[in-house]
Amino acid sequence: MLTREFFARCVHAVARELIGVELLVDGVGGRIVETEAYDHEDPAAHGYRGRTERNASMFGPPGHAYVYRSYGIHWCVNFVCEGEGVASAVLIRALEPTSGIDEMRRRRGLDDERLLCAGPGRLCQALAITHEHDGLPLDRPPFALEEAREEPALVAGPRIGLSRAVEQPWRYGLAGSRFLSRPLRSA
DNA sequence: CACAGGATATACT
DNA sequence: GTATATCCTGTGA
Repeated sequence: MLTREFFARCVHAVARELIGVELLVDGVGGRIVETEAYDHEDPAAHGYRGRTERNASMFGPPGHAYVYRSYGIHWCVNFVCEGEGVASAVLIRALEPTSGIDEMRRRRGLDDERLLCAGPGRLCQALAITHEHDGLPLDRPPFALEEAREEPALVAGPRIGLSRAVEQPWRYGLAGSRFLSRPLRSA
């Protein structure tokens, strides 16, 4: 189980080390294969311009969830890092399904295992993550995080869907995974 | 490939 | 107040 201390560090280190970690919500989930880092000095980060009602939990203690609504439709989940009052977080972008796959299929209304969690909005739907999970601690139910058994092979690349700070290679993925939201080439 | 869908935030008038 | 952009996905050309 990952502790609060794991998250109370540089957001880029946490984003890399989360690859291969198993994330379960009420027993449903899989291995994290894709993340993106957003530090407090990043103009693309929600917390960059200060605290608002929506991003309040990004300013809370590390080791907690920050869930926000994206494009008015989808939910996206982040893990808060570094320290309280420092708005940095890791966006969880894709999972390789391992547990509760039939439950995820039912929630997503879709059979294709590759598409169950391949994207931040998709994985929230598959794990039933909503605003009710915003601000919850990650070290107790319904969340469960188990460290990777082996050192995963990492690749890095530019982040997705941004217009600011596009060039920073702060998207991390598991090399060769077919469950990535989009292919990740080079390092 | 294009584009609708529609909450939240910011940048204007 | 209105306009525009956004950490995206499903659908239909």
